Amino acid sequence: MTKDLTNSDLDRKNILNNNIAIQEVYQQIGFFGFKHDGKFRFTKQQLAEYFEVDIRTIERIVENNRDEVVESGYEIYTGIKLKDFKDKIAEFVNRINEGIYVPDTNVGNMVQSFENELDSLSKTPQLAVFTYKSFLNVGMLLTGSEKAQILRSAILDIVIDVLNQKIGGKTKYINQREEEFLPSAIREYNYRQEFTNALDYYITENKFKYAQLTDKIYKSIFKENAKEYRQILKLSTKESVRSTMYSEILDLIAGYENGFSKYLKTEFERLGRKLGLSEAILLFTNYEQITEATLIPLREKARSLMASRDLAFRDALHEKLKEYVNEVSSDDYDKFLGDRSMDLEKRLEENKEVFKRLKDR
DNA sequence: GTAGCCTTGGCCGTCTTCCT
DNA sequence: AGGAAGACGGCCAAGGCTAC
Repeated sequence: MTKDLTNSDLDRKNILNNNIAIQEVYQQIGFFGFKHDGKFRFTKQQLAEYFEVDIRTIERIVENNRDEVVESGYEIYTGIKLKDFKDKIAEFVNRINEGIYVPDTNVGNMVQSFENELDSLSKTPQLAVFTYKSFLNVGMLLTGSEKAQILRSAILDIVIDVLNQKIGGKTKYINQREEEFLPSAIREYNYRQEFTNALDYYITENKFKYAQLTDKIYKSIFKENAKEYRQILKLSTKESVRSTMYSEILDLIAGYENGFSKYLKTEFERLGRKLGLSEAILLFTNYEQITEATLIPLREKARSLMASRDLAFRDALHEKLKEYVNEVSSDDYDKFLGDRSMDLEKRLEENKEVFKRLKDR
């Protein structure tokens, strides 16, 4: 079976979590509902009409995907909440009928359908209410409806467009777009120096020692060595591996580099001589074991972030981290695509003064 | 071609909630 | 307490698609 929105909850969540793309979908798809409590709200009847399916079909989608639909905003209104909702609609419809407020056609149709329901609505003790997100969610799950298919393909187009617009189609350095990247990269750079210094001082001369121990760290954190990572992200030999890494990974690498440097130093002092490369590699395995308990949670998180983001943003699958692939959080979409995100170059420009100060220290 | 599967539509009974 | 209406889920038949 080919993977598409109707059968991949991961892809659905990745789209629904992408607030930047969803904003664009609002604009382009339309279908504005009645805004209540800060969100557009729709009834089951309205969804059925939009998708041109029976109410029972909408109900079945909800029935079979309850958790997901609830997460995207589906709700049952009862009691005071429902009363409030009904009052607001009645008021809204009245204002339009009195000509105080003139809606555009989109909203006009919506009002009409609310008005049609107003009679029965006034008596009902409970009402299923969808948000815009849960409306899209239902659209992603409806396999039969032609309208839903059109909606799905429109959503996908928009999601791709937004990604292209925001990062000009270049996802290679999307990791650099979040605020945390720069401080992490700087911190890591410093620890990297300590690390290479330590390898200089405490390990006998060997031109492979840097590469081998660096790969040890990479493998420990995300199971791939630099070469494998390079292949998966399609990096040329000139491009720096670290410049493509997310801040969380860089932080963790810095932790390893710092920790192992100290550990290596202690061993050097205990022995009173430099270590050979194979000794150092054994020592690293040892270091991995004694720090394992502390590092496992961080490592698990790093793997999950890296595997999930690379699949969603870079269309790159880390085969060895397959079981760590999860949805990308809406917070992540904001971080990498939203207002807080920025080209590294631009961020450097904005932080010029800060860097000047740092440099002068 | 057709058997089998999935989705949908339609019907129904039960549950929930609130109003009179 | 009784009634009214939507929510919910079971059931079955029709239609469409797929694999053999």
